[in-house]
Amino acid sequence: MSVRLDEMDRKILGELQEDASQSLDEIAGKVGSSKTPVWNRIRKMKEAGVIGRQTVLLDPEALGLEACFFVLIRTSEHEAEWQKKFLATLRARPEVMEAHRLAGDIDYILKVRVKNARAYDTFYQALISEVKIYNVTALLSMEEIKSTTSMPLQP
Amino acid sequence: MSVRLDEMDRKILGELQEDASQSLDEIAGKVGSSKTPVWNRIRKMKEAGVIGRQTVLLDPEALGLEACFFVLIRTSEHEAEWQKKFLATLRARPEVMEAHRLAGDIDYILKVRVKNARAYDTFYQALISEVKIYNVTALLSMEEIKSTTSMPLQP
DNA sequence: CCTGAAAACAGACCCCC
DNA sequence: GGGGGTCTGTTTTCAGG
Repeated sequence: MSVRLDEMDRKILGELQEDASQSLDEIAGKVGSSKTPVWNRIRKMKEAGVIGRQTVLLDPEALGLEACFFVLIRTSEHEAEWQKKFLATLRARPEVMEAHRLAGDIDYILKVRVKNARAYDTFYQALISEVKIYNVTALLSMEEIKSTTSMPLQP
Repeated sequence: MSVRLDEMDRKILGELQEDASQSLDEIAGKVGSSKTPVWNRIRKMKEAGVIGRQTVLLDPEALGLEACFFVLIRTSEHEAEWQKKFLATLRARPEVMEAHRLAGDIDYILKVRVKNARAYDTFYQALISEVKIYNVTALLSMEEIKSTTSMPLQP
């Protein structure tokens, strides 16, 4: 699945990650090329699936989403049926921004964005009422030190 | 800091979060309005800081970033000087995609994207050589169940 | 506050080097 | 594979209802 990218491709990806509203001419200038080659490379990387959706980043504070929790989940259930229901629940809940299945004694980690602690509790109650969970630890974020969607582009 | 948004604003934000490459006409059609009003609302929300950067989402697998770790950190140091250095280190490292200061007995959580376990170890060694850390637990993601940049837009 | 038109601009695709 | 030009559609602005 991994694709071969050269230095120029990585520079273009860097620019797009930083600001996708730039024009082709601007990007071309910064990476030291011109419109058409940049456009062709972008098209190829879109086809190859390297470049995915284009989106805007919203400010959670401005939207009144002032609480962010990381939720560590241990479960005793490891059957396909249970897992299917659990995943469907997570995918259906917009406040779940990330969910990973883990290796080790903690089975899942979630990142949950909500208005406040009360809204988290509502989410938590809904979750445990839908699927059986053995143990839950919620870690409350006090400060977002860093948050980026930019993938590291090492050579 | 929180801004007043009506139903139309939230619909527009939803469309932009889903696909920021849509034309104004497309968005206007979907939200039941037309070009100019949609454009004015977007401009206002940008000025208010609700809408931030525009970016593209890259596929980590396609870039060869096949490992994702959540790192739980406990420290014995709580002085300003130590913290300053720690934050600077995290901000300087591109593999650190998220970093939060937490409430409770775990002090920090990081999300780290790397090529493989070996690359994580390199990062880990660099981190502990730069700042003193009391206890580190790394949680390895086996499967990204959900990952979205879309904030929940409840009324 | 919206509609509609007009001007400035950028993207998509060409052929030539 | 890169450079330049052209056509088309989109963004941005503005006059008027």
